[in-house]
Amino acid sequence: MSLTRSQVVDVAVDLVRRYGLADLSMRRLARELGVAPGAIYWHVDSKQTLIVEVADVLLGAIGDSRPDLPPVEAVAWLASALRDAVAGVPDGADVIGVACAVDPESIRPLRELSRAVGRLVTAPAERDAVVEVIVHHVLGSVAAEQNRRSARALDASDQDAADPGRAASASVAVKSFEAGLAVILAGAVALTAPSTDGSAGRFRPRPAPSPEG
Amino acid sequence: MSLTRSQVVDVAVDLVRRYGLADLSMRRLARELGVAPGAIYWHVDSKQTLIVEVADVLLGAIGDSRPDLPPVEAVAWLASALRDAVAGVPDGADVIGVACAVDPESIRPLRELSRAVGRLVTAPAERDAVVEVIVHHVLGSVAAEQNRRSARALDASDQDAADPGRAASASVAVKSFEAGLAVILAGAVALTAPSTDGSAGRFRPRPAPSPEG
DNA sequence: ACCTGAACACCGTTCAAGT
DNA sequence: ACCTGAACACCGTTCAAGT
Repeated sequence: MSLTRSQVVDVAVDLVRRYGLADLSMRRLARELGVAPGAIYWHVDSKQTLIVEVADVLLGAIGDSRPDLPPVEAVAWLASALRDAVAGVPDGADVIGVACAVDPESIRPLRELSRAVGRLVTAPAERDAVVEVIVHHVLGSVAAEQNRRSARALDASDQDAADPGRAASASVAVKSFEAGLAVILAGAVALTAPSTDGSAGRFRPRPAPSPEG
Repeated sequence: MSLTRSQVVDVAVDLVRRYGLADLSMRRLARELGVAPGAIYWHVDSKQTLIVEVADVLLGAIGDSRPDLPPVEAVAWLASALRDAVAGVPDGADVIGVACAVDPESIRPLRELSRAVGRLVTAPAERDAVVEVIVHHVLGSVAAEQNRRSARALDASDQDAADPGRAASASVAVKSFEAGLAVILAGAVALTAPSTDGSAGRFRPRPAPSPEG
């Protein structure tokens, strides 16, 4: 029987998981499937929509949100789950980045996150702001971590320092991710609770400087 | 006389400013310079290092930090200046993203930002966390904005709605950027001022859920 | 309906050979 | 020292023609 759309997506996911997004090309995908490059375009509109599908599969393992946890912990749980899922696949941040660019609504865990944050920050505009900052932090910090990894991989001339090096730098990345997340959550909490003292309250930025000094 | 490294960089910057990073190819750059593609490689190691140089020029217009302002405002000023500079050039977020990936130390305004944040958050680890969150927010929100723009540009079939549409969506983007920035700054302030009441204080995230439910 | 073959219009990078 | 010509090993996408 013939090639299937889900076969195409599955092999694409496999390719990304093993070699990263940089090594996912329509031609290589076709080679792996044993067909001509053009064949793929019968089942898929473009590489972009394929990547959206791939992103969906990669994030599919993330569980539902946790209404049993208190709001702040629920948000932290979701953000960490998202981070782990994205960090676990090479170029994962790029994959989600493309998917967000093509079709932001398609990312299910982001809708979950929005609902979880909604339990913490009720005003819609502020809720969306918090969600955006969290998502940018997740994708940004994973991208930075994965860039450092591949930079080190290219400097393979130095000692092949085995596993401990990787594990250590991964745990450093997790630590710094959590530190950033703590800042954001503190900000979200501060926004919800109007200051009783003067020191820690809201802040609205003013200036819009022109690039030309 | 012969081609110069700075000529190469200048024309590359021009190409990016006019058509975006997607349309900056070594071959097109060579065409624009009236030389063979190989000629560029005499003056520049690779496309990656060229992009780092381009990023440096694009961010060169950002002024020095503002020690005259109070710490929070100084940070907000720098963050907004960075955002404006990046948002002003097509694919600007991608350019800075690549530059960060290749050589994070090379981005001068980020060093300024680190110093400014240091006036607000003295503990080095927490300062770095705040800087990271701000940078991720700047790049993430500009990337999202620019993706929306180019998505709309491809849907040119609908009414060519002239300038007001663009201006409106740009100002929406600025508003949502500032809302996010406000969250981050509130978090930074909350971290520096240990809570006097119980409601708004530090928060350390706990969990590290496995992707497999 | 589903796929092949072949093309179109591109890439980044290298390198012998020329001046 | 600086550049050309030509190649190597690729891209995404389209589409007539085949089965």
